[in-house]
Amino acid sequence: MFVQTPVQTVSSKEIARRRPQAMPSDHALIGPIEMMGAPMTFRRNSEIYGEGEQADYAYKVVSGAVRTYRILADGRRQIGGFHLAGDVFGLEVAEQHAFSAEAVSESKILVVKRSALMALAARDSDVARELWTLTGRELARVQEHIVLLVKTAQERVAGFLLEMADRRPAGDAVELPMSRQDIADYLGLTIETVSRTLSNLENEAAIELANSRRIVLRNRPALREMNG
Amino acid sequence: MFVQTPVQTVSSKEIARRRPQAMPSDHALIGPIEMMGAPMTFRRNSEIYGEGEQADYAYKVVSGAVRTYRILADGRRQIGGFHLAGDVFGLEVAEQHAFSAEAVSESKILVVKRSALMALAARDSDVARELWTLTGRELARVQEHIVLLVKTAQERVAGFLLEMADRRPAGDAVELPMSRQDIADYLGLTIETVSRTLSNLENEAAIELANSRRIVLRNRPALREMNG
DNA sequence: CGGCGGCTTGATCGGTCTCAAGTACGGTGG
DNA sequence: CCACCGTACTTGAGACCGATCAAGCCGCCG
Repeated sequence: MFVQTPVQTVSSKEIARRRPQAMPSDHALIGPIEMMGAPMTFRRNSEIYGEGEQADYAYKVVSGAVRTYRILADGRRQIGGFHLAGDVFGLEVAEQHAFSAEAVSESKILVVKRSALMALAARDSDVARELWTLTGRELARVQEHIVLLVKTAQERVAGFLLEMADRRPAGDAVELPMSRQDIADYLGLTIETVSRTLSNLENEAAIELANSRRIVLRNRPALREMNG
Repeated sequence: MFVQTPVQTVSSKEIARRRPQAMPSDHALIGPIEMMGAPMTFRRNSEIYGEGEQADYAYKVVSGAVRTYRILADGRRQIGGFHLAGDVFGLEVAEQHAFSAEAVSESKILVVKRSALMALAARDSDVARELWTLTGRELARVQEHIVLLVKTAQERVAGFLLEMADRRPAGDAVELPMSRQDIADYLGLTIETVSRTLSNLENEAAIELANSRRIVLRNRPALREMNG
């Protein structure tokens, strides 16, 4: 259950220093984060921000994947969510970040000053509504996560696979950017239970483990059935 | 684990019919919900809205307590949250309610049309920001709930007591409006485990069960320690 | 006083964790 | 190209925590 904190290569305190040049855009219809966001790259397992730090920036994933997590007193790690391309994270109502954030894989992230977003929202009701929508969608996602966490191991894993398949549509296969340990810490299980459950699902012909990070969904109705 | 759905006395479909007269206000500084909200009373265990119904209204608890919940495929009930006096609930970004809502005890609730709130928010950036803040606070609450759900039974119960004590400050005692079954379904435990854990906490002198709904916190540091 | 719902307590069962090997894979250097 | 290594993953055996099944208790209301 104990997980080592990965080596950190980019602290959020450095973001201000690195604030970059404006970013060219090729879209007519783009949100305020794309307009004002500064692209940054985070290496695998590097910290984007830490729990309790000032939430002066919001983030949008361009490519890669991010996990937000909290370390409990006994060293256990709970992952609050995975953020994939297109997702916004770190946008807080409170002054401090409630969770830490790390890149799951090498990730390109747009970084935008919260104060700039807030100022824009105060003048433009469309932006304000967009901020509210983003937070509301995140709320809905976290609520689904709660429902996942009270189920059996098989239900959790099945639900996780369906969620990932839903979020990055790629036919019947899911390419998982995260490790078994990440999945376990997201689902509130151990790495062994996740691994065993995946093996069971393969034996039941619900999935096929092409390789450890690539999973083919062979029988979605069965998975949905398990999902409860 | 199976829980009977309580008798429903007020369906959300009836709210439109019952839309009431304007509500007099005695405050100078009050939010849009207080301004426009229509007071309604819900009997214990009566439904306020159902999962999947159109989310045309938002709600604010004046007195009493509300639970939002979802029934899983096998009949298990997961409570997403308890909403106490002053809390807003049912304010959705999506078109439909993601959870159902019921009164835990007889409750006075302000009901306000979502479209009215949205229209006001579009014109008044303070209102827009208030909506965003409400949703963001709820997000933070749900995230804490996730962290609770991956802990041991004792940690969950201790965390729950501290949360309730925090939300309705009443010295060292907590007056619980909800049943053991509600607590169990909130914490992802069974009623027996909740009851046993409370008894254990009492034996360890961390709490005192004045009666089944009233719990005195005798040793908060110990509870915090357990909370992880 | 009787009955019923909500709560507590006890005994046993089972799913997940823990501890412990063993295996596959990607990268590096020869 | 292969040998080696480290990391990630899988698999197995046994322990343990919370669920389940089953009584019993308490308080409230008729």
